[in-house]
Amino acid sequence: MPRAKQKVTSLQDLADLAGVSRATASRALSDSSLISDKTKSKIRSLAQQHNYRINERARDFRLQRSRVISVVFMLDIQSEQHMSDPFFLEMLGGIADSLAQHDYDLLLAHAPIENVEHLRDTRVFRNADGVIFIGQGEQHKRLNALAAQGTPMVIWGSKLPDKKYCLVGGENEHGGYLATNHLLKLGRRHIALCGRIDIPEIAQRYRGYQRALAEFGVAEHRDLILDVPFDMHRAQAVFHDVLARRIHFDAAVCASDVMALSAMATFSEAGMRVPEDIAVVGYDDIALAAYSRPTLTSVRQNIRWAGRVLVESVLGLINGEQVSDTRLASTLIVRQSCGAPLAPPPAMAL
Amino acid sequence: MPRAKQKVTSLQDLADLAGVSRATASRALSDSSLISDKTKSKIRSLAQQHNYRINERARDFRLQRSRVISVVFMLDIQSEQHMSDPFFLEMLGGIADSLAQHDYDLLLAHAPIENVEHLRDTRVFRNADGVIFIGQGEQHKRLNALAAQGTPMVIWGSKLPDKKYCLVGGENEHGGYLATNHLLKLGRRHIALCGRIDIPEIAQRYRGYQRALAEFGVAEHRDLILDVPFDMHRAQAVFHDVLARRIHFDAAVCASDVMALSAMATFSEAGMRVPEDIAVVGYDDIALAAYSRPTLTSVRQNIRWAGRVLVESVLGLINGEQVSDTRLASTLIVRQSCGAPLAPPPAMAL
DNA sequence: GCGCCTGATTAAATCGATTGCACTATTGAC
DNA sequence: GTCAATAGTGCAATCGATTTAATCAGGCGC
Repeated sequence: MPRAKQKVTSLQDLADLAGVSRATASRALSDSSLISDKTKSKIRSLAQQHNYRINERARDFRLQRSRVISVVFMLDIQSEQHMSDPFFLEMLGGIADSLAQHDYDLLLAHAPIENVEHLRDTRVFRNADGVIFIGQGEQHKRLNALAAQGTPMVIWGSKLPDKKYCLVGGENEHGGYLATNHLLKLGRRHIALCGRIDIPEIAQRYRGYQRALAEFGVAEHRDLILDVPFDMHRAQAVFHDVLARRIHFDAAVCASDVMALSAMATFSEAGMRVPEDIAVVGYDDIALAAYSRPTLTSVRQNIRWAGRVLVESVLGLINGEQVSDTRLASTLIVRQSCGAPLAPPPAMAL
Repeated sequence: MPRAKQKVTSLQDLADLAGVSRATASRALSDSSLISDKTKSKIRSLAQQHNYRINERARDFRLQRSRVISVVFMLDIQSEQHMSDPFFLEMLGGIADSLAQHDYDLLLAHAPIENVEHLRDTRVFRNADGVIFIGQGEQHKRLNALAAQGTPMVIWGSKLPDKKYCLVGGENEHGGYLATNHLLKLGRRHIALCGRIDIPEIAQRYRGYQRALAEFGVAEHRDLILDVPFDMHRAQAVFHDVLARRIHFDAAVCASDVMALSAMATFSEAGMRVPEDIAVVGYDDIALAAYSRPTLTSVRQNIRWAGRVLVESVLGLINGEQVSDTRLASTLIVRQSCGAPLAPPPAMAL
């Protein structure tokens, strides 16, 4: 160690130190077969000694890539689903884990979006190798236009006519069927469907709902298709209103667990018993669902797995593979079947 | 439009089109005073016509910045708090909103971390202009070492001796006091404190807890300091165990709302009435807290505001400002005071 | 006509890497 | 001894911008 160590920041510094050219240093570090073993090990050990790490930004810039995937949460004004829904966190966690495994980073965009096409000129697109959208919102056509640009992108949502983008989604029709069938089997005949059926995914669940009703020979009542937003507080207002209008129903299929919890709270506050008077089924099976009292029955989507599939799809597109759409199974989680012998509700235990 | 438009991707293309040099084009777009108005407007309109947008990655690379802030969730093994806690989402949302306003992007890192110092050589640090840590975990010293490196970083946590980093945190001592005082005023005298007091923030709340007890002349019982992890399922196991050991208590101060919900579920399942037999107070006031039955009393931290403060602090550091620590007020949210005249619990309403 | 000043523009270096191609030894075949 | 093949390195262009310092043109005074 003859000379004082001074900061080795660039490949050039390292090359000078080793007495070779920048090109050789670069190749040595990337283990190119063009470089002799002797040179490689010399350069490598020098790098180690001087605590040199390659500048990934410079490399990525040169290679015209970023190793970043953007995740866009489609919180549009219509659907009013908020980031605070645990569903999103679970999804985000799944995506983040999976990206980390592939040595990619995650850029988060969650601003409410009126026009996704504007994203094209933001860092969300320019600075990422690919984009994952959570939800289609009302932007189907614009998503098509974006996809036509060629940036690898994958969307969590449901299949729509003329779709030109790569899609991953849950089996919403089946999920809607499961929830409704469950309630029918428990003897319920006046089952409300709560959600926005103009959202594609909910529309599909609606079809499952209809199918289940048909199987039991139960007629559908338009009054029972309730236009409930995802947002908890607004949902509660709608539920209040529904009760005030004295619409008769003995069960509710909700579009999310948060919505279901909101429904349960509203109903029981109004003096109705859950599930005796009104049985409620949620969707997503978020972790908290198991801790509500009474515990919530829910249709589970394996959200973390969904995150993984989304990531693998978008990375596949980046690598130029042919990636096909994926549908993930839904299963019904019955934590406490309504109508079955229950532990008595807490306050009755006296 | 004499010639067919062909893709204008770089500044060079634009300059060629305008018959000027790259330098002039660059300056024209950045509105430099060195360029004549005539030239400026010519170049600008050409850019518009050809739909040219500057390549931000190249610019950021040249300027040695990234306009990205990394957010690191310190989920270490000790504390077992999971991403799925809505607290995190709310915090993340606050940070993301605020960053968007300042035209910064958010890079998410959430892997469990045994040694934060390793982050120094990852894109989390190398690719960001600044870093926000959520929680200190057990890594106080290592955070100090990281901060010494000079990268702007701000941490959400609590004040520790020898702290060398910039800190934003809640008033934990006061929060712990509020929760305990509330229960004492309701006549409770056997108040459990649930959490990990080796986590700095919880330790501070513990001090508030002690102060409140002292004010009421109530002796502290070591048995009532319960070592409960943040993770819902493990928390439930601990609560079960506590009940099995027949430890007597009539109230619980919990370290998070999720923990409180888990406690409520466990207690009522065991046949105890909440809040009559055991009153529970949570922490954070997450949105769902209002929808549990009975509704949860909670100490609110204004998490979204905290996110904003974190962002403004780190941006301040980036701009070379002197940034001081910040403490955010806690307030107690009593949605349904325990012991006060209650709407009768749902199932009793018959 | 010369020199000087000013305002507008450009040439070239720079950020930190990768990589195609050219170049130099060394070796082996004949 | 000559030539070809091969292994190992280096030169220089490139990614797309910013910015310092140099250049150029025009106007003005004398």
